[in-house]
Amino acid sequence: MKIATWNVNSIRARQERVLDWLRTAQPDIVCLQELKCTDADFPTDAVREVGYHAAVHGQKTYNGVAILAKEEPRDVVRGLSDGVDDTHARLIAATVGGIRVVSAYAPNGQSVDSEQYHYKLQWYERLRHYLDTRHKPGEPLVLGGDWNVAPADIDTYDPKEWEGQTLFTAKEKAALKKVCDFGLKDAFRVLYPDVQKFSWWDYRMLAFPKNRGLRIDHLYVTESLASRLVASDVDREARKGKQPSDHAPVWIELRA
Amino acid sequence: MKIATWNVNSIRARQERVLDWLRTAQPDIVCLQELKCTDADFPTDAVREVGYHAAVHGQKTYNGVAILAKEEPRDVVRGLSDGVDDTHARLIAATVGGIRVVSAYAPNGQSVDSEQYHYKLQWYERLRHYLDTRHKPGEPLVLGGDWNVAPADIDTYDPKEWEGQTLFTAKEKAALKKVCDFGLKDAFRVLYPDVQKFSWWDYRMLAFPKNRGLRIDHLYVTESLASRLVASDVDREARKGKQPSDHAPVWIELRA
DNA sequence: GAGCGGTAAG
DNA sequence: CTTACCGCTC
Repeated sequence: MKIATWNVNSIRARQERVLDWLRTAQPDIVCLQELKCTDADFPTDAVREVGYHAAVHGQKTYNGVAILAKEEPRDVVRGLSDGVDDTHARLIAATVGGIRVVSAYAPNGQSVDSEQYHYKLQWYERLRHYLDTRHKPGEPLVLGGDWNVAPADIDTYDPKEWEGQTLFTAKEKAALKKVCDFGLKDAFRVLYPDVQKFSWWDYRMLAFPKNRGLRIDHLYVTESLASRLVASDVDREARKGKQPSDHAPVWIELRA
Repeated sequence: MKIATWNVNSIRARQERVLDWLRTAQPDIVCLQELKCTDADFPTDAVREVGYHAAVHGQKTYNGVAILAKEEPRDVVRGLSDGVDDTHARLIAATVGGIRVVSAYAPNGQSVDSEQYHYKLQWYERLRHYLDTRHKPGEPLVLGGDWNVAPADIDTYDPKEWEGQTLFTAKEKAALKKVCDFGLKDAFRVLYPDVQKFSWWDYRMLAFPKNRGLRIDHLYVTESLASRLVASDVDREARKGKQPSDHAPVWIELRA
């Protein structure tokens, strides 16, 4: 069982690249983020043609998340559904093959102490509440997403340079940790405690050729899935070439 | 001697297509229109690499004309230079191989009786004045351009549908004829009085697949060049495929 | 339908 | 750097 997450930065601008990747990588389940399109504009038919069902929570211009799967996703829930007045399409959940799957796009947070930064910290609190009220740590649960937080020094190309910057502040790391404290483990880090791999590189300043990236895309799993982990990697190739997303896909492999 | 004209509808959006066409069509001289870029943004180096010198009269966003040639264009003149306060970059002239070459982009005219329509008719009058004051009908002179006028019924896919529409009104045809009365002949029409070929097809309504086009791109020549005409055609292939210009290149061949 | 430009966002 | 939107032109 292969489960992946990928911030595609516009599914319309990236359609052929995503389809190519699905054809070759053949994940069973994929969490997508930053679709930047409405449900109506999501390329459902094209995705179907390469063998995937799609559960989509779209939004015009910004955000937008989806779960693609070879099996049909069941019991689809869109958003945090906590009564907060919030138009951001940042979360979708569905059940696939007995696993509850969440695709999440955490707020970027813009700059420290901005309105958006505050919203980001709040969003993490709301996500923890979402888990507390709907799930148990004993369930088979996976959250794939762009978390917009690099959890540790090893997850940045230069922790000194990132110190105090958005994506790497103590408050953001603590907010993410609180979500993990529900009973989730960072699958890549469980398997490879000392390996440095990045999942995102800024479009600017030749960040990708210089490998000046961050690991901000993670798959979080509960214990019943963590015990089945056999591999995890970043598909760095998908960041190469013309018109790439600024993120690469990240995947995990679970034993039966 | 092969001379061509092509409204490229943004040289930056069309750069590779234009270079490919230069490599295969191998014209000696090319008049380009609708560069939609400043002189600084024109891809002079890339054009040089495929064997062409460039004389450019650029403008930001709108208009912009150029003359490309295997030989270096001499005595370049930009604009109508008639003292009228006019920022539109719609004309450039240069001498190549003993021939005076003009690349022209006539105003579109928007809708009949609009300010733009009036400007179009004025522009044609100014062009006639330009010829009268700078040239003699006996000289070897060629004007290649997007004239935004279909001269006759045969130059539209449906004269009934176009009757009274901009690009096909009596006033526009008369304005163009007055320019021709200087001593110019429509090279394609001289060679093929009864052949219907179009050079422009609207991007909308599947106009190209249905061949619902107009012939609004012409090469006008004085008698000394008309007597040397051996062939003329529209490179319809260049209108096909992804991200084409809405115009196809038109060319003439002169015997030595 | 497709181009640009300015703005907003990452 | 790259995408998306809007308003404008062709």
